[in-house]
Amino acid sequence: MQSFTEENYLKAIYSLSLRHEGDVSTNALAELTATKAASVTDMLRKLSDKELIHYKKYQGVRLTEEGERLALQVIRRHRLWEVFLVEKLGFGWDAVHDIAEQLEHIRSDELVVRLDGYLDHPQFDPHGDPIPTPAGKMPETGYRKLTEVGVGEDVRLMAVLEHSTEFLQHLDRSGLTLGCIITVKTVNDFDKSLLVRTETGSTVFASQDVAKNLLVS
Amino acid sequence: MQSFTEENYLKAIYSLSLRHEGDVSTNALAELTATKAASVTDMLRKLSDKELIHYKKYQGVRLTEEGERLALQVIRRHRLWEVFLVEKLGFGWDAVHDIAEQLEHIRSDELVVRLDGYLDHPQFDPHGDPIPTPAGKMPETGYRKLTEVGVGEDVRLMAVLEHSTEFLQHLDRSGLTLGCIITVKTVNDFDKSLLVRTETGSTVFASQDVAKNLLVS
DNA sequence: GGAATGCTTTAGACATATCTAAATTTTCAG
DNA sequence: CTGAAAATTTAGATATGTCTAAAGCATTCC
Repeated sequence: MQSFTEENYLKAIYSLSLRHEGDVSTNALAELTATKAASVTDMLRKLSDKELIHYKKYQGVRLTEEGERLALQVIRRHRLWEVFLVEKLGFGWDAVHDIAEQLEHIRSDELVVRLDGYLDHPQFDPHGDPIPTPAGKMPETGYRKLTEVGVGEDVRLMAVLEHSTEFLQHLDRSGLTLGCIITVKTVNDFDKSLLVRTETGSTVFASQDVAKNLLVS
Repeated sequence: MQSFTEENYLKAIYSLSLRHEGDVSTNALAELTATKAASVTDMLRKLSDKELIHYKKYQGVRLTEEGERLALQVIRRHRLWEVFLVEKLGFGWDAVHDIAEQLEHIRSDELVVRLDGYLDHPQFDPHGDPIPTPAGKMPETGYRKLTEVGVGEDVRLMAVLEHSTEFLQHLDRSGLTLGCIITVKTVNDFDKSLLVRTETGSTVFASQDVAKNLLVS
């Protein structure tokens, strides 16, 4: 049985190991968990003792099979609760992250099974992220970042990588909603910012910072 | 902002102060929270510093107005979640206590407001307990214990004081459901056990231990 | 290839919440 | 009204998770 804190570290390690190849560094974890490197080292020793991570001093860290299974369980709970908050309670997609961050730690297998059924076994959360299977596998999506799309291509906005209220409200204001079709009109060579045409015909400016957080297919 | 533990102590103090007149003792709290008296003393000092309780060494403890408001807020959350678990997720009333015990600590005012609306502003939880108002007042019910009912009286089962799985499953097996009408047929002078007739015509034995946990009107 | 730089770990503290054992206060019974 | 029993508090530890400061590796840049 893991503490809230241990679960959060497992999630953080999982999330960082997706972003870059190779093992996850102590400093990267410290930044993501908003703690200091020394605290991370303490926790890594502890998770290593429990065989949830592969860890060699100074060499970075990687989840074991069991560690990944647990991380995906937490992510599954998080995303199911986000669906509940949006679909059933009517929260905006920009307001659910922090609450789900708490709900994901509620301990009850039966609860997760029933919640999943109540929500009709959703495959994606309100941000378009796939919901890990009960067995602890992350579904593949094959989405690309909007930054990788060429001028003239028509694509569909499928998911967002950033879940902060500020970012999501910015998208709302721009008229960029999940599922909408967008066409890349121009790419600015200097700052890699984009102009895209939305379904409604309006033209929207997207800085590289915005575009790299938009996943399309 | 209170920790989970502080919230649990406030709830425990509230609950004990209902059971007996006068201030709550350190030992009673130690028993209810399944800790040792010494740990309770530490926490009482802390809650006293925050002015959530009136506390004088060796003299027992009582909630301040603010302390009671917070305790009722926690109880409100607990009972709303219990309604959710039974009404929406289909849990049995015998299986929701421990999960609600965790959910009650989720911090989000907006969440409680929306959950309350989603559940249609319920007045009672699945065990018949009244749900405190958003303002932090506990509704009066005027229920009596079944042990106080005289032979021959017809009463309606309104609530239970004990929420353990074992107790509630025992009631299920006896055919005693909330809302059912029961008639007290006999009271045993020696052990204060009862025989009651239910709506369905069957006769049910209830020990004093059971009867004192049944509230009727 | 060796020092400067930047990560990472160790060492030593602190806060929370718990415990046991000992000391203290209150209560109550004779 | 006093002494023993019961209740409570204090003292000193433990475990978790955090911090700062200092020391130990690793990389890389001449």
